[in-house]
Amino acid sequence: MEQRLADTIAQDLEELIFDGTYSDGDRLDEVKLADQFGVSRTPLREAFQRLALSGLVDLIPRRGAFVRQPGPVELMEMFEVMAELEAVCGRLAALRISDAALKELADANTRCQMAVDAGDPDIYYLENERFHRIIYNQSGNSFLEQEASKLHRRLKPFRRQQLRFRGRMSQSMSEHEDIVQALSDSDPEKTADALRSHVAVQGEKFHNLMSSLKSHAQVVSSSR
Amino acid sequence: MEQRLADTIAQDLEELIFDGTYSDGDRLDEVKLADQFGVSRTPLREAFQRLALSGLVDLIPRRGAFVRQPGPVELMEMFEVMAELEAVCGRLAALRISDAALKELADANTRCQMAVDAGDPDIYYLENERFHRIIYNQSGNSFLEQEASKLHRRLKPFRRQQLRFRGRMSQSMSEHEDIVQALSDSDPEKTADALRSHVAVQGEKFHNLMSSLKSHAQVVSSSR
DNA sequence: AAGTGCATTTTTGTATACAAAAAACTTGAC
DNA sequence: GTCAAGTTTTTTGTATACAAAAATGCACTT
Repeated sequence: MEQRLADTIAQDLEELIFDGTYSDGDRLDEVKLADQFGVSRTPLREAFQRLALSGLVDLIPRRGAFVRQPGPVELMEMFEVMAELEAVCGRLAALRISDAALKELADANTRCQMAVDAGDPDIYYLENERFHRIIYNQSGNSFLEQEASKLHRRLKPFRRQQLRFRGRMSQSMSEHEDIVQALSDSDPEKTADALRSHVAVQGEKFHNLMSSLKSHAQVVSSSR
Repeated sequence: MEQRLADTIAQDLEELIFDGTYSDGDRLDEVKLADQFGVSRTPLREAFQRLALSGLVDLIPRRGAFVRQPGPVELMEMFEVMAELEAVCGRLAALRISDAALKELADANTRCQMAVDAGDPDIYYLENERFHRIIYNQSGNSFLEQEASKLHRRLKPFRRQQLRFRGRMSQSMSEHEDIVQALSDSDPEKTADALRSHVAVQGEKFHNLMSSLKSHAQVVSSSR
């Protein structure tokens, strides 16, 4: 029973922030949360440190912990970086990818296609994630893989939104095909460009969605 | 008087790890360090959380905190990512940079030149850092700026090593000139390429240094 | 002598206690 | 009624206390 509470609490808090239970600017009350989780303040404060460094929380000395959801501008910036990181992964992977991994990509894609046919965004999302992770991995640079995964995870709730656009799933599919083609051609620049625009489009779609809504908290909360 | 000890401790510990007081695999003894810093274990443990997330420390449940210096392979990976991040900064900055910033770059460069003439690596290092930070900033993407700065900071102790190579300072200088030229030409790709190779060279130099110190460790493309 | 099982010691993780700072509230002057 | 100074209440930051897990040591068996 006795295992790291601080760890699980950090994850739980992350969830609570992602799913919109806490929105931008909210203060995280130590005693209230400690009560809620049934623990003392100590593990909570350790969890806060983690959240602070991953950017989900602002830790203001002698003030407390405040959740910090990225605004529209920062989100666009993050998508831009994600696009570039994926492009780099692709450029490196084009020269380093194994035949086995290429086959895995193709498999993930056929499962994506099945999800498109079935009109199931959840399965599509799952397979899409696998697709991208394979490319991160095949960059042959595990530090890059980690960084890309980290940002990918952070953008997860927002990335997901754009699948709601009519036709986006099938468009995304054909982009995937292009990427696989470029990879099997071992063409670094073509792969990089394909991935960059594939991700950049997601950012743009999201931006469209944002500007059509008032509060992005709604967007986040509906992604659960 | 009473201000965040956890913060200062995290920084101090970082220093201690960077300057080699603690090396790879060493366990950080909570009570010993608490004694040493004259504080209790609580702020120390909070500091550990931070170090863990920035990758300097492995936090193994029920075991303790172990310092984790990147090995040669991981260092090369980090330099590769740094090179790509700087390239992205440059590509964006080429289109977005202000005249004022261009002038600042030129100024930093002349101060670099003065440092080269004086044979002062410390001043060179300082101005070089300023030079790069300006480019991060002029990418116009503050998230990217942050990420680049973070990695730059983490590579600091290793980056510095390569200035020891004979002639590296002046070579670095002329690369800086090329970068400024590409930026003032507003040429994204040329800027990106110039920055990428500028940083990649640092990684290679460092690699040379490593393999001349230790028994030649071959860097393989696919790890694990 | 090596290995195993148990008791002891260390060390980690969490709870609680306490001190200092910030926020909230009260009271009084204008 | 508003503002300000002082007082109370909350809340953060740190220290200490305690419980559980891991590490260590030691006797005992083979």
